[in-house]
Amino acid sequence: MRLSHLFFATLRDDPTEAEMPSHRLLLRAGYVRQLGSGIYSLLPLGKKVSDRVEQVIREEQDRIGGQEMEMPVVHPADIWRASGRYDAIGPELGRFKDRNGRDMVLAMTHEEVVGILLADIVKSYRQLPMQVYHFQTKWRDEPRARGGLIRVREFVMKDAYSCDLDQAGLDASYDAQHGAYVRTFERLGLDTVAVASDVGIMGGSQAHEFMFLNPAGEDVLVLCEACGYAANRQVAAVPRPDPTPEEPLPLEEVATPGTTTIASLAEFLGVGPERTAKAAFFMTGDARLVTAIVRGDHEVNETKLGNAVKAIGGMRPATVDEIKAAGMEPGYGSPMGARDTVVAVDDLVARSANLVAGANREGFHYRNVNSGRDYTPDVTADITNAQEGDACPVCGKPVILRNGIEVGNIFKLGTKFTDAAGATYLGEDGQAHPIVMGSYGIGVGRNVACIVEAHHDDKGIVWPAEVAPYAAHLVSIGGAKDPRVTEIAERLHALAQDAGPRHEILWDDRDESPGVKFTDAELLGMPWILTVSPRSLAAGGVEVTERATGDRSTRPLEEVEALVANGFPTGP
RNA sequence: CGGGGAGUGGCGUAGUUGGCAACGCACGUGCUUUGGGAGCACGAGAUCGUGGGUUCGAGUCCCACCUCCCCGACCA
Repeated sequence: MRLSHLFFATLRDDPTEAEMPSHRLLLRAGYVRQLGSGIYSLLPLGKKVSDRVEQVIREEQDRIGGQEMEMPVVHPADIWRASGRYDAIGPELGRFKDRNGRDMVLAMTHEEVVGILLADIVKSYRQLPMQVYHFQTKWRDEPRARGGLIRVREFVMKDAYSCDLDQAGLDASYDAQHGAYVRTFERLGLDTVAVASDVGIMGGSQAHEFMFLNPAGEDVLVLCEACGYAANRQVAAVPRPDPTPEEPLPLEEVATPGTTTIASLAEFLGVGPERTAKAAFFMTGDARLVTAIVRGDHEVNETKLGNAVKAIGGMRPATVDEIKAAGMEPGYGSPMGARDTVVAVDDLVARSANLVAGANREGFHYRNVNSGRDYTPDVTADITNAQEGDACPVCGKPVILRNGIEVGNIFKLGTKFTDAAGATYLGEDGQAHPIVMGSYGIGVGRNVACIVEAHHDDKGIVWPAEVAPYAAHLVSIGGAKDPRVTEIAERLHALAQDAGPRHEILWDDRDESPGVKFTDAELLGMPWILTVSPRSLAAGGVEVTERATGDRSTRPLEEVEALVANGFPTGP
C-alpha cells in the first residue's frame, strides 16, 4: 500500500478528548475517528488491525470446532419478550418500531436467536454437541462511553454459543472455550488473567472474565499471587475472622454532633472504624428500599448486595427523601426504628458485638448496637468488598487488588434461552430434553485498544506482528536525488504485494521530509521499518529497523527482498 | 442520572472594560530544500455548538437547550 493513497491522516497534536494512550495513539496515527459518544469509524488502518484480531479469534474458535455463521443485528422484540429480557434490561437495549409499528430491538447479544435456531434445526441428540459463533455489531446504549475504543456503544463482538446435551457437556465446552481464550489472548499479545465473575443479566451458573491488567481498568480484581486465586471484586468472597467475643452491653445513646462520616465519628468517639456500623441505602429496580449495614472499615459491594436481596432491575443509591420516608436519618442512619425497608446485614457485622450505629436522629448515635437484638436483619450475607491484604479464600495468604479491563468472558448459561425458545432434542431414551447452552464473548475493538495499551512507547504504537496492519513500513528518502531509491522501493513494494496479504507492506512514497516520514513510521507502529536512501545504498543496501527495540542494521538488498517475500523474524 | 470540565477554520489554542475574529500546525500554488516533524512568498478555509434575550454593537453579558470529555452507578 502506498501511503500517498491511504485514507488517513496523522495528527501532530494530541486531541484534547483523548486521555488513555490507546485512544490518543489510535486517533493520532489515523486508525479511527469518532462520530459520536461511543461511536467510531475504523479507517483503513484500523479496519486492517481489527481484521487481524478477528482472524486470530476465528482460528482459535475454529480449532475447538466452532462454526462461523452470521445472525442479524435487528431482532423482532417478541423474541426478547419470550426470554424475559425485553423488560428485564433497561435503556441500554436499543428499541424502535418498524414501518408497521412492530417493536424491534437492536441486538446487544444473540442468545435468543441461537435458541430459536436450535429449536428449528436440532431434533436429535446425534446433532449435539455443537458450537457456533459470529462477528457481529452490537448496540448497547451504555450510560457512559469512555476511553476511546475501550468502552463504546456500538462495537463488533465475537459471540460464540455452545450447545450441549447436558451439564457435563457444557462443562467440557466451557473448558474448551477457556483454552481457546488463553491461546487467543496470548497470540494477541495481551497478558490476561481469568477471574471468576458475576453472571449478571445472562443468568446461569458460572462465569469467568478474561481481564487485561491495566491501571485504567474499570474492574477491580482480587488476586492471590501465592496460589493463583483470581476473582472479580464483585464476587470475591474473602473470609473474615471472627471478632473477639464480648458480652452484649446495654444500648446507650450518645451525642455525636457533625459526625456524618465514619472517619469523623470514629475520631469523635475515639474508637476504631471497625467498632462502628455504617448504613448505605439503595432503591431496587422493583422499588424496594434496601438498608445495607456493613462495618465502618468496609465498603458495600453492590453486586453482592443486589444478589443477596434478589434485586430485580438493578439498584441505585436511594435519595434523601426515600431514606427519610422509611424513618431513617441520612448520616445518622441505622435500621433501628426503620420501617418499609429490606435490612441486609453483612455477616461480619452480625458477628461483631457492641458497635456504634446511627440513632436516626441528627447528631446522635447509639453505642453497643447488636444485630438481632436491636434490629432484625431480613438478609445476612457477605455484602462487602474484599480489601487489599484480606486472606485468600483458598490458601489464606494476603490477596492483592488490581485493575483490569474485561477483554472476554465465558458464561455457563444453562437452559434459560433454550427453554424460552422451546429448543429440545430427543435423547437416546426417546424423551425430549432441553439443550444446554454456554455463551462466550470477545469485544474486537476493545482488544485492539488493549493491544495498544500493552504495546506502545512515547513515539507511538508498536504492533505485535500477529496483528500489525502491514508487515513492514518502507521509508524511501532522496528518490529525487538517486533514481535507484525509487526503483528499489517499487521493487520491494511489488514483491510484498505478490507474496500475499500477510506480507503486504506500507510504502511511504510521499514527498515529505525524512523527519516526517520517520516520525509517522514510528507513530503508525509496524513491527519493521525499512529505509532505502542514497545513504543506505552507499552503506550496502537497505536499513532494517525493529520498531520494538530500535535495533537497526543495513542489510544487502537480496536479504531484504527475502524478508519481504518470506516474512520477517517474529519477536523474541 | 449525580458531580466536574469544555465547545472559536481539519488539529491545538488566543481572544483584554462588549468595538474589524487572531496565532501555530495542517491544507493549495510557486521556488528552494531532502537521514529526524524544512525555508521563503502568495493563497484558500469560521454564519465563534444551537435558539432566544440585553445592547448602537455580543466570541465576550443573561436564559434555555444540544453535544463532547472526565469521575461515579453498568458491561465485551
